[in-house]
Amino acid sequence: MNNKNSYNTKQKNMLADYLKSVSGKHVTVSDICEHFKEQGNPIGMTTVYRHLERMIKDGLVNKYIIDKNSPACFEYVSEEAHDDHNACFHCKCEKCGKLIHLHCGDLEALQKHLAVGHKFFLNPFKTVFYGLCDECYIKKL
Amino acid sequence: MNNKNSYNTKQKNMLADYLKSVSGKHVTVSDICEHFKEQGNPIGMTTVYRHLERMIKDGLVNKYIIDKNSPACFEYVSEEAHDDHNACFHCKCEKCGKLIHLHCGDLEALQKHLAVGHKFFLNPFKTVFYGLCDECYIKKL
DNA sequence: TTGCGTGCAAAGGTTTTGCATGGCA
DNA sequence: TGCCATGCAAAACCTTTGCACGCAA
Repeated sequence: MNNKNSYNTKQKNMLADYLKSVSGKHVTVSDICEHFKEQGNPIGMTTVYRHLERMIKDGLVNKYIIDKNSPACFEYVSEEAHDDHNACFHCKCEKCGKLIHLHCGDLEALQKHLAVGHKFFLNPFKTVFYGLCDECYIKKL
Repeated sequence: MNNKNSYNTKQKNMLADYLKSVSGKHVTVSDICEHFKEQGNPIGMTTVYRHLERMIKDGLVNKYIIDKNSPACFEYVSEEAHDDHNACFHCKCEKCGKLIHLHCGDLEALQKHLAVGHKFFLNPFKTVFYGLCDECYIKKL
């Protein structure tokens, strides 16, 4: 489901294929560029940004902003994840920076509660839970 | 409850007073600098950043990153929100920017669930739920 | 007097924009 | 041929760092 005015180019297909191949992982723009450079098929950073922007608009890719001074992360939205029942939440450890993906039905209760009880419609793709992972939690004590 | 090695300076107090006076609102660093410039008591941007960084560490201020290309927002944490039994969660509308404060026992269940089920220890002061408020949700459709 | 605080200027890193060239249809 | 895509270089942006000077205790 592409935009009307769009051509099929080598870069566009390469990028889409790569993102699918690392589906479930978080990659940065420089990760992406690095990958293609190593492959011997470098893609300009600008091109990557512009394609990602489109794919975000089309709902094919999610963008996660963990921090202000680290690059944004991008993740391909798998087909299964497209229906709301598989929404993925993220937990970010404030100490070690570890990022935990949560595919957990229990969290849907939260979503429902917010919608029904507080008239707030949670966007799981933009929301990040901050806290401590177990390792850092133990160390802290 | 300040850090050990900290002095009381004019700028520090001015900043704290201002943040308290706009408690409940989100302000950016340039908002803050603008305010003091208009008052005839300009404060350096660097100083503001450095104080905010401390206050965040001390739990006096929350930092919200709405987007990559817009400045971070800061908000004073009210006294009542400080004790754990009144943990305050924030819902931020992505569209109109409205900030909703949640004092809700049900959300403590989420905290417990994350700790027990996923070994992740949520920091309610740093976590922001992003989504849409009811008004914007209706408009979107 | 000691050492933190201040703020200008410069650096740092990510993302966006301008523009000339290249490629799809 | 017409329009979009590409990617280099430069700009824009927020934030951090270096450093000399100022001020609290």
